[in-house]
Amino acid sequence: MTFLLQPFSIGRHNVNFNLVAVQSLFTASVPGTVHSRAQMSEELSLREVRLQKLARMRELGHDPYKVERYDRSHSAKQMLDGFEEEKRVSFAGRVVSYRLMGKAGFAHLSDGEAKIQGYFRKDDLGETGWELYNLLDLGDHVGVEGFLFVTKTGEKSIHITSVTPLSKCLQALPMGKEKDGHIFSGLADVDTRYRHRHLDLICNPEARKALIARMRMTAAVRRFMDARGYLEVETPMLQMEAGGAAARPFLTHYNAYELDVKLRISLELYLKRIICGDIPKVYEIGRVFRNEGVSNRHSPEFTMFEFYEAYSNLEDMMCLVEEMFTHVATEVFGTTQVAISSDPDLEVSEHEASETGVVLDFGKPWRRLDLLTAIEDLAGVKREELQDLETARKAMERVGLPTENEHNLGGIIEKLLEKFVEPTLIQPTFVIGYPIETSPLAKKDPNNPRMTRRFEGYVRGRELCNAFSEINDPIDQRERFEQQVSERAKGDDEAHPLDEEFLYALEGGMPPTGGCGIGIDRMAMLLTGSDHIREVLLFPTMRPVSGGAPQTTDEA
RNA sequence: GGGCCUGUAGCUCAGUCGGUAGAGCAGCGGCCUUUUAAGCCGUUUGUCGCGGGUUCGAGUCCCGCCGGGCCCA
Repeated sequence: MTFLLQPFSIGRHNVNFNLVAVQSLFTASVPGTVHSRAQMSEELSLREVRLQKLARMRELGHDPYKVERYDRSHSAKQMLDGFEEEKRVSFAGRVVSYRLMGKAGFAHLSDGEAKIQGYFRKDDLGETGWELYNLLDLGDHVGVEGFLFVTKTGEKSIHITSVTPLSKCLQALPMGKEKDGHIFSGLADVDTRYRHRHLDLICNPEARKALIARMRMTAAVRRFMDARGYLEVETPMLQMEAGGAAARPFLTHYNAYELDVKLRISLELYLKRIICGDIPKVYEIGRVFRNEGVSNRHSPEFTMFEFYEAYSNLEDMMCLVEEMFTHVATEVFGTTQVAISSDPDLEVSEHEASETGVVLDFGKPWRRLDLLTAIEDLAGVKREELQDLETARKAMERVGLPTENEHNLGGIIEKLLEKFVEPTLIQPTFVIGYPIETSPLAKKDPNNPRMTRRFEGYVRGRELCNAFSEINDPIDQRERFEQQVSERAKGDDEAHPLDEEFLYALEGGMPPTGGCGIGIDRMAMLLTGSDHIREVLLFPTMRPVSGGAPQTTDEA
């Protein structure tokens, strides 16, 4: 058992010994400073004390690790909601509080969803049961039998008659104490919370709530799509050329074919090839990978949700998005109203603001806004000025934006959108009509060939979805790709590559199709009120702790 | 890449003008048969992120590095 020996001689001294022990299960060695002898003996003692308690449990014939199952008659929530005095119950949970008082004592047991108090009395447990209760520590799992009663302070509790240890906790979990909903101490360090998420799930109800809500949200999206006759599909993650979006891919190697491949950056092209195969409604929810920066709203691996429907256009996609948000918000949160905290970057109009912040309403149709009209209204730049590069650059200068990096009209239009329009888009809004240069997969607008039949959905000033009437003219699509290839030749490494397989499928004949992509993580952030994407990812990728060497970033 | 903040006990944090490190919780021992941040008595715990410098003396001041957070490009 090297596991027992390793942890004491390695690890960063400012990391909880127990956390180091967890890491050492997965890492052969963690470079770091050596613990002093005093530190080692101290750290050993807590673990040793608990190991001794474990040994004593075994002596009493109650080896917690030997137990394979435990029958429960109720969950904690069921007992509290349907409380019936004197009712006999069995229950299992983690010890989250412990108060021993002479020959009786209390402990709260949590099954994750809720916790209920147990009352342990020597007279009712017998010598062995009483000793087992005395051997419990915060963090242990225990099965109990007893009957429901109310203490004299009025708390619904279980009067315990039988104790069965189910697991021993060998670490000091950073469990907070709680009174009147206020938690004292606990686990606050965000780095530790993300690296050792199980501790966060145990200790922080709010974090737990947001993460569970996110998973339930994804399930609700699936049910919504399935109910509408969409087929969920799975498409390749490893691709020759990563297409469907403007982003830098991760690179990896396919040994069997001795092939350098890329991780997908979107789902789009494969899903449309399925539409070309006459499956008229498809969706995929899956991880995509963009080898770019990390920020509070960007994770290099994130979950994309895309759906495509034959014989439909972008208006149909808008209706579907509206219905979906109504459905998901209602199913997961029980309401279409989402309260968000105020954000100084947003231009919240007075009628939208309340004392508590802003309430977003997903029960109503989203606002529809023409992109060029919005820019005229909010940036004061006329659409005529945005018809050629020179006048557009002058207009951009006039409104105080730098122009040196702008080489096409599309980029300028999107900059104006970002700067003047986005911050005003608090309530759910569709911005419609995007420039052709930045929309290589969207149909041209028949009324304005420099613009496309594309919309983006915005909520709280942030882009949430992106949709268009898909190009099904293979000649047009080839020209758009060729335009992108020439952008790439000019140095834009995010320009879209030309995908012959995709064009071949289009030439086979794709029906008119509406398609839409939604960032599931951003949707989760929005609906759970999380300010950081890591709050809705169970295991966000973190820089390795042991890495002393400087990390290479994508900029370097 | 730039700016601001930050790293002290297992956890949450304090540490003044530079004088040899503290509280609460957790842990350990004792008392306590309806407590609930249980209480009371006793008690253990630290390379103050790492390295260098100034100083008689550095958790504190200076420089560099590492990690984290927020904002900006």
